Amino acid sequence: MEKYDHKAIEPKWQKYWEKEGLHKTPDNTKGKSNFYLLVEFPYPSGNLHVGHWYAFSVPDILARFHRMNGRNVLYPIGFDAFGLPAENAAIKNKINPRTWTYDNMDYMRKQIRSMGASFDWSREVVTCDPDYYRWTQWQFLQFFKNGLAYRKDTPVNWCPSCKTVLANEQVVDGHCERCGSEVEQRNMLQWNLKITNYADRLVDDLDKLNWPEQIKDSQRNWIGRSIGAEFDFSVVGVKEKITVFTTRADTLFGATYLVLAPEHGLIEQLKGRLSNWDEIVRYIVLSKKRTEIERTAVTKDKTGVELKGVKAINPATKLEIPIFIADYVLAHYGTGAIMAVPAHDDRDLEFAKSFNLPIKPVIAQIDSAREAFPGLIRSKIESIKESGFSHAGDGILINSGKFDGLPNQEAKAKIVAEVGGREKKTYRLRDWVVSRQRYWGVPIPIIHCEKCGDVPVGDTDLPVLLPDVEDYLPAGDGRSPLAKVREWVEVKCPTCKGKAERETDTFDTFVDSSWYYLWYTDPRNKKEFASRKKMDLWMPVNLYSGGAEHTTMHVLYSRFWQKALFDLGLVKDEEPYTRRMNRGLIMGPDGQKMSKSRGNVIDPDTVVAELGADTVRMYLAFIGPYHETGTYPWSPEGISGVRRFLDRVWRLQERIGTTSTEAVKRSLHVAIKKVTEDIPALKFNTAIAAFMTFLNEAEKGTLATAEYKLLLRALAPFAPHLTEELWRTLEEKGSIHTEDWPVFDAALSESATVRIGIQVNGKVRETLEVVKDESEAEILKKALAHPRVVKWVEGKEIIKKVYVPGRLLSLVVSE
RNA sequence: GGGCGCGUGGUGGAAUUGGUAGACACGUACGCUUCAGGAGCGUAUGCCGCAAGGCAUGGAGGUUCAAGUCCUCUCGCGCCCACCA
Repeated sequence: MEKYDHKAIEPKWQKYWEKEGLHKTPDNTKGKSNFYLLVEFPYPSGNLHVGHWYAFSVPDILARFHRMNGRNVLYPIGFDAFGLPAENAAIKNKINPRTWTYDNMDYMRKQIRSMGASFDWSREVVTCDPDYYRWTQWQFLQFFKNGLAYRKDTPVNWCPSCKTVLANEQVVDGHCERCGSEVEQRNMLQWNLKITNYADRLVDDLDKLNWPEQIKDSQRNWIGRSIGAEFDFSVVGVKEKITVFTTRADTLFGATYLVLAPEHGLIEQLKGRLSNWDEIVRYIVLSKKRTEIERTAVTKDKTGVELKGVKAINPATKLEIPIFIADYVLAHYGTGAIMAVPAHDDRDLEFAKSFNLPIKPVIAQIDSAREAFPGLIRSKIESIKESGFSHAGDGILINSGKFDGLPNQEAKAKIVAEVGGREKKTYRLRDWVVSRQRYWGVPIPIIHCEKCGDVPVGDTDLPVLLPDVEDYLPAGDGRSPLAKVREWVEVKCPTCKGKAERETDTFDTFVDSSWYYLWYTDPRNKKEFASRKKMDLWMPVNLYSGGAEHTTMHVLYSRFWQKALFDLGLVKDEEPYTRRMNRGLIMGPDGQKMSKSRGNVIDPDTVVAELGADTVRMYLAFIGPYHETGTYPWSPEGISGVRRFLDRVWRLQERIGTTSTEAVKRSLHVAIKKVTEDIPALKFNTAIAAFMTFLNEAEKGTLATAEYKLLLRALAPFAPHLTEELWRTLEEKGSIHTEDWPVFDAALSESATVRIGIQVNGKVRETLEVVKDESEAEILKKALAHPRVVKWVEGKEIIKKVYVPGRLLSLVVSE
């Protein structure tokens, strides 16, 4: 017999499967149920890493399993092909971003094919292809026409020396990554999508999804819905009021000063009354220089300036309190102004300490409240305790006039009602800024006309093609390099035919990826982004596997996108993904994140050349539970163990006899049962362990061809090449991958006997092998006859016994 | 600071969801084999102990006949977010 030679086997069958079109997904699903398995498509970075293998080759097991179980499986792949790195490469290496991207994709396609994954390449999506982005533009225009897209002044990172907008990742410690200049904040008109309109539904609909709670919680926290209240603080001698937002209306009596964001509009209006105007202006200028990153970074020292000459009035206490500006208050959150309660807010406390402001506690913790209110409200305190402290600072109100003695959560609504506030919901979530001042992205299909305003490009003029340019340097006025292509920019207004200019911004790449899962259902449709019929056939996605880092970005954005399409009547489902899972992370052999600088990078191509794709696939499936977000170090010894397993499966051919021994048969059916249960539960690691257990047994006995074939079929999703080769060696005509999933024999998969643990006073003293449906009385009798049990029971009285059928018998005896 | 999660042998991980802790694999040791290889096969392998037995799931308590699993406190680690009021 020849040796297991993966180098000969793997390319051979990959070519064969391709030629036979084995992985083409038919839309005709007569009598079959559909299964849509989605994996996050890669960015064309240029080289496949182990993480890609983990992301694509392991779910392939599930795809193949469902196919063998008679389901019609959609398992597509493509490229998220627009983005900043291509543009950076263009500037750095004087290479066309398109060339860079398409070359990378060519190379990566070859690498992905080497996995032997059953992707249907005929449905490949490439987001920078005009056939795709035409519909990205079209969908955006539907949103625009329905009031979901708008332009707004938004701060961006600006490098004064490179004269360009910087992405957050290009800002290092507040300096430009490339030239080191200090980064400034600068406002630019940017396109936004109104994801905040959907905030409630994005939170509420999570309840309907069968996702891991962890992922749902992340999204809930990210959206950050909080029910708070607004209060108006009047300013002495002025008719304007300062409206603050708070989630802690219960602490209103403890508000000892107000803080406005430096950008707050009222400041300018108060100019005439302020005695320290110069100081204020200096502070405003200073804080504008600080980037959002700096302002939102951990800084112990709170800075700010008092608005001298004006005072506000706390509507609850009617006392005059000072007003400050400070950059720890953000203009775009809430109302851009806060009431500061130093006694019950850490940030306010810091600030109050540095400015020597009064700190007035208005909530007493439960225990001190007991002393403050002896007897009277004891029952109330108990009821709070029972209902549980939902928040760390919960307690009983003090120093709060007639609200004294109320539990703080209860006091919220009462104070809002009686002091004259307004209940208000707010969200941490902000609208989604979708424009980028970049070349390598989807052109935003809007034309700016002096007369008509922002005019959408007509449907028949889509796609707005991204023009080829030679000079990728930014325009210098903050606009993308597109602004320099005058013949492209200057157009006639579609409405009035007058002089107009194209929008030169391009879309954030998250826009491209917000609907790619729909394209897969009906790729290359020239008339619509996807036909309703085909979308309805496949959507919603049955399982979406991806990385945890996309939980609050891509996954949330695409949920929003789907809902927006739903509201426009364009799709049937309100949610795109029935089930979402986050996989873990493959680390270097040293347990650290793989990185070139650490020198712990595993190159999958090298390992595949050495051990084969089947080994790599199976090792990654074996390394740990796939649906949990742990970190798994790559172990060179560990993977050779998996290779050894496949070698043994190969050599098992030699042992094939005319009959299978009973024990071998049984252990095979036990294994198949286990694997059948584990694959849909994504527990590939224990499924593989079951195969190994079987193999250990099989090598002790003999195996007939029939059983060997059963093994190969069950193993086919894990090691598609090896099993195909062995299958054909057995003179089978068709591909093993068109075979049915093996059905285990229930009678064989279950043992006739069970081992029962005998516990005495909680400790296992003996185990008994008994027939499966042995009676409790018989087991007790046998147990009491065993010397090891007798030793612990002798001369004592059995006070209690608990029998768990098939598991154990627990005896409690007197001392 | 906030949120989420995780701590099980020398290592990666199992554990029917409250029921015999450590499956399977790696590593290690000893042995056997030999077209001497980065090969194959066998046996052993949680810790202490000659044994009987005892101790073990980060630590301390608790509930229970029974706890890795549930509760309380505590220590350590990881990830995400972060001046969000």
